[in-house]
Order: sequence, then structure tokens, then C-alpha cells
Amino acid sequence: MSNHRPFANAIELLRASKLRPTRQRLALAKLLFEKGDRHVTAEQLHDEAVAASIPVSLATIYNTLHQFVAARLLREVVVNPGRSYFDTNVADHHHFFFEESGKLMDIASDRIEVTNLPQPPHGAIRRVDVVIRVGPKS
Amino acid sequence: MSNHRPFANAIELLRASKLRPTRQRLALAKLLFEKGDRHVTAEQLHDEAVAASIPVSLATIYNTLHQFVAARLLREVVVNPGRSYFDTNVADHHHFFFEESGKLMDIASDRIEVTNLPQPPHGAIRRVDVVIRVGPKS
DNA sequence: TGTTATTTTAGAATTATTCTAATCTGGGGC
DNA sequence: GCCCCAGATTAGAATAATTCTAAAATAACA
Repeated sequence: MSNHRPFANAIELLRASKLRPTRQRLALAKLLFEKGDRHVTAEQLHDEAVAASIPVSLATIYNTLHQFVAARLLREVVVNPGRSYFDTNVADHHHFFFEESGKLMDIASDRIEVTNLPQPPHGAIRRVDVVIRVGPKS
Repeated sequence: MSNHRPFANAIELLRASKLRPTRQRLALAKLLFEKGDRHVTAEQLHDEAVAASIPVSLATIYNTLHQFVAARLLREVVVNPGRSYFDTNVADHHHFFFEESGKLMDIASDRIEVTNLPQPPHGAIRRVDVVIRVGPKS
């Protein structure tokens, strides 16, 4: 049973993104990326950090989330007014949005076919988001 | 040249939606629906109303927009954190979102084909939103 | 016209997020 | 190992969009 190095991956991840591996960035990266695909709000992540006794302010949560988005470690998903979700799955994909629970679920991009994309009148397509909104049965 | 009745359509629209045709609801319906398809924010609509000398508070703008959405006279579109757009086109369709200008543009639903829609694990599909995000040319 | 339920309103409250300016810290050089 | 300082973190204030509250206004209808 070798003593594992829990932060090794996170450190590399941050270094590769040219972000200094500070205490809080490492801890947040661990929370975000060591549990499979997740969709978290800033508040949720802050609560998790507090629960895990990681001293971190909400301001740092926001700073870090935005830095991770800029570094393409996260994707910001907007489905509801006044609240952003951050998605650890940065591959091309889409979402179910469950209106009752406010939860998101990934849909692999090969499960939906979006064909015949029109060209925008100017500029370049950055991304195509498909959101399937799901409500209670009938 | 018969003297036209500018509010006739709006009155019928509101009556059909079981909304009392009050001064402000009539005026806002006129602003919203007599200029073709539009995408407005609450603030924009309020500014327009003020510019047109319609006495209406921001609270009423919000109340009215939400009532219109509930009555399916409008559709709420969320593409940006912290700001809702209200779309007068309630037919099934999609959007270009121009990130620089913050403007939306309709895409008729027959211009894009979304096929192979997966079934949600529970509940019923309420709506499928496709947003094509457009940035400056590379 | 009088009555009442509905609507509108100003302003306060709430919520998510961003900003500010002070303090702290990771990491390179000695 | 210790110093330094650019970059990071922080508390708390500020901002922005939206919602709430409770009081005043008004549409509808007898």
C-alpha cells in the first residue's frame, strides 16, 4: 500500500493550464475532477469545500471557476436565469435540463444529430448548445 | 380612411388570454407585438415604454412579461447568466446568439434538423432549444 | 355609481455575482 | 533555508437583475 499522492493529477492539470497550484485551486480541482462528470453551481462548490474543511471564500470560488473555464477545464452552462452551472465535461455534448429539480444531465454528442446548421450572417460559430427541457409527465 | 382602432388586436389578444386589458398591458402588448419578431429584455421594454410616455413601473414590466409567458404570448430565452430575453416568436424555432453584441436572431425550426432525440429517463420533453453561439471571426 | 377583486406601484428585499483594496503565499534567486 | 514580489486570496462593499410587499389605483359589472 504505497502512500498515494492525491494531488499529483491536479497539480499537473493546473501547471498545464499555467495556473499556480495554490492550496485552494488544488482542493477545488480535486473536488471538481475526481468524481466523474459534474454540474455544479458556485454556491454548491463552496458548500462542498466548507464541508471538506477547505478554507476558501466565495470570491475565490468564482475566480477559480472562471479561470478554469478560460483554461477549458470547465464549461459554463446557462439554462436558468440568474444562476450558472459549471460542467466538468468539456467534450462536445448536450444536456437534459430537468425543470423540477434544476438538475442537468449530459447527452453525448453522438446521441443527437444536429444537421443542416445554417451559417451565421457574420462571425464564426463558437459552439452549438442543445438543451432538452424536461418537465413532469404531462 | 376609417379611423383605425390601434388597440383592437391587443384587446382581443389579452381577452383571449384571460388577462384584463389594462392600460399598461395594452400598451406593452402593442410595443411587443406590433413590430414583428423581437427579443427584448425587461429593461429595454421599460426604456421603450418610458420613451413612448407610457407610465409603467419596472415591477409591472416584470409582472406582465411573466404573465405573457404563462399565456404563451411570449417565450423566455436564457443565453446569458443574469439576464433574460423575451421572444415574441412563440413558434418552434432556434437562435443564433452573437456574443459580442448580445443580440439574438431567430432560426426557423425547419432550417435545422435535430434528429435522434433521446428520451429523458423520466418526465416529458417540454421543448428543445438549440443555441448557436457566434463570436468574432477567429 | 358603488363595490370589489385585480392590478399597479414605489421602494425595500433578495440573489447571484463582481469589485476593491488589503493581506497572504508560492516559488525563484540568493 | 530565507527573502522577495507577482500573483492569489480574502472580507466586505458594490452592483445588477429580479422579486416581494403592502398600499393606492382601477377595471368590470351589478
